[in-house]
Amino acid sequence: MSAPRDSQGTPPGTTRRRGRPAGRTVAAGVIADREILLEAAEGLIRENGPSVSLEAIATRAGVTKPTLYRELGDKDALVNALAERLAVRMATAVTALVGQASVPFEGLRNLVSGYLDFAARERHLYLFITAGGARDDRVQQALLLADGAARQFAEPIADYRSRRNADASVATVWSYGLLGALHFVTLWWLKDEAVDIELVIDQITSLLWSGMRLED
Amino acid sequence: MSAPRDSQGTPPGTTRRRGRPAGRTVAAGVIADREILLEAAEGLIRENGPSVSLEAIATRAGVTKPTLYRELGDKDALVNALAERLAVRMATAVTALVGQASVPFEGLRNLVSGYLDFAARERHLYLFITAGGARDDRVQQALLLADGAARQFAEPIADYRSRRNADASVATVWSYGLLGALHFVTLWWLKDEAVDIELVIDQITSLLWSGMRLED
DNA sequence: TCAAAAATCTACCAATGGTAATTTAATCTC
DNA sequence: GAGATTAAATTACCATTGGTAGATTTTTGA
Repeated sequence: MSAPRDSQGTPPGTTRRRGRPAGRTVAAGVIADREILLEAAEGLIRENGPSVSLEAIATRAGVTKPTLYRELGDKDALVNALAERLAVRMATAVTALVGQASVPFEGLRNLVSGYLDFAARERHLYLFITAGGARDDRVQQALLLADGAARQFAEPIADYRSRRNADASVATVWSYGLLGALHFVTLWWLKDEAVDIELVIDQITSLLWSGMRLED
Repeated sequence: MSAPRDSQGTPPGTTRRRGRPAGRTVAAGVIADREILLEAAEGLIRENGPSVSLEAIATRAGVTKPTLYRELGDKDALVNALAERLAVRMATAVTALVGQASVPFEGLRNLVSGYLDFAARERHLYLFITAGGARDDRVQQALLLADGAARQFAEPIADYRSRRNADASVATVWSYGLLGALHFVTLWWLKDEAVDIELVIDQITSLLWSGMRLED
């Protein structure tokens, strides 16, 4: 764990030399490093679970803590950055699925399915972001992923409703409700994955689409 | 912050004497102490917000950390104990409200309303339990309140449905979905309490009761 | 009276988030 | 090109906090 390296770039796993690194413009260098650090964080979380120290992340990126702080800010900022990345990837995956649907119900079902699948695939990362990282003010924490996603869901919901002359002001609250339901069911399901996922998807979709009401 | 006290009981705010305390049976004493510690924890959380150290709790109870550990176990155990207490109180309050309803819809609405009210009244404690305490394995954490509550909701839901010849196997998943929706909406609303609470209650109740579907 | 047991406290450890001071190397200026 | 300046990164540290080992005090029981 030593070996001085060439000045260009910073291959993860190696140690940096001490002084100012050679030839790189200010802006470009920062962006690259940021990416490397986030990648290191993701890797560690994937491998070792959602509890990870900043020291470990820095080491994996071939850097020390203060450097990490310069690039990313404090731990909250790191969690934020990771959440944003994951939200984008999640949104991309889920949106594609929703787009394939021909009727709204199918769209909702694909959304539910995509959410669960994604969370299962990125299990540790998902847990880190929704329940793992920062030390204080966990309110913000719990809603990190949700805030972004809720904004994204609110629009289609409002659309769907106003196109049918229904009250569209429910969109925000419904978005949070939708995400909360998905999140808790996801957590519960991830705990042991004992229940058939297709069944879970059907059941939660049914709740969200038709509600609990029974005609009688 | 000193003053030796009588050996019976342990009034919060005072310091304990050092040796084996006089005349109390093993079990009874432990239970009383446990109560005092939990009360101290609750008090601190109410006053100073959801981030609280074990040291502070012990001090407030007139005790030191090792004693706290002997009585309660580690921090996870403390959070668990607090969650259980809160869950009971919450369940009592909410159940009473639900019982007042004459039709299922009203029952659900009262449930939603009671949940939000309670969370608002016990704001810090609610946050501590759902998002605040332990340092690792936050999955368990996030579902702490939910696990208990979900079990409680699953039964009435299953009842309601089997009495009407509907599939009752959805009860578990629906319970978590219901709680997740409530939780996220609660967090979102607690953030600034900017929106009229009655409106929020109506909207989330509507989602859970009737779903997103629109007839057309 | 004295040994054993119970309960507590003091004093410590390890991990971790975060920062101040220092060192190294590149660049800028004359 | 030589010295001042500045960017970058490291080392070495601090404070908090969860958790524990061992000394200390008091009661109990023989």
